[in-house]
Amino acid sequence: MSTVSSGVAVGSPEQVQFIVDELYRLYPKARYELDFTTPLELFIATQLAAQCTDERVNAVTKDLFKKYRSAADYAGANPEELEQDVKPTGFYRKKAAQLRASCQYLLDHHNGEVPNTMQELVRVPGVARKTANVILGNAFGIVDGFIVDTHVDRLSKRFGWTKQNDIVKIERDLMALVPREHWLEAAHRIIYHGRAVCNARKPLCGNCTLASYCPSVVTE
DNA sequence: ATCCCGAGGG
DNA sequence: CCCTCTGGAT
Repeated sequence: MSTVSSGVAVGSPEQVQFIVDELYRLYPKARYELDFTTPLELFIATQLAAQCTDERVNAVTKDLFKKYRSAADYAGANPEELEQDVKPTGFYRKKAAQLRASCQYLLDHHNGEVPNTMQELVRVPGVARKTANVILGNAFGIVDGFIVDTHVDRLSKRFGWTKQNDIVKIERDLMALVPREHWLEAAHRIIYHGRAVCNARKPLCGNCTLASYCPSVVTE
């Protein structure tokens, strides 16, 4: 069992608690940053978020949400037109097709509404656990799992909380390690810290207040 | 060149 | 497990 510089074991309740507490202290107001006002808007925004910054998604959805107001609007959209409407988020052909298919599924199975259970959400084409966790937690206030995006994936490995590459297994490790009442808020803060400090290319360990509890500190 | 709040298919 | 799908920022 490896330890961090402050002597605490990696993955121990003490290490996990310190990091979670510190993330709350650093980012008291952190929240999920995709703009939305309804479950359907979050359903759309989260699908567009793949390999794309939240700022870019918000820039696109600002106009998109005015133009398309219901699942039927997306399902019945002109394919090429919808492609152009979502183009700046990347993967635009795939994403446009996915928006149409997922909204058609909502029409066929849920009367055009976004369901509010994990079981139903992961059956929607284009929706897996990450997207489902975001919708459940942020649109419905239901916490059924741990959001694992690219940041949560990277930081979980750096904290020594998982060695898995399969995000379903990473999620399982996080759910076992982090108390359930922190799953949603910890994920928001891990994401925020992942962008602000513990970024993919050049993590700023020199001014990271988690460093003494992190087994992956790099100097310079 | 490398990365960004992924999912589905091989 | 790995790869692909894509544009924009750095």
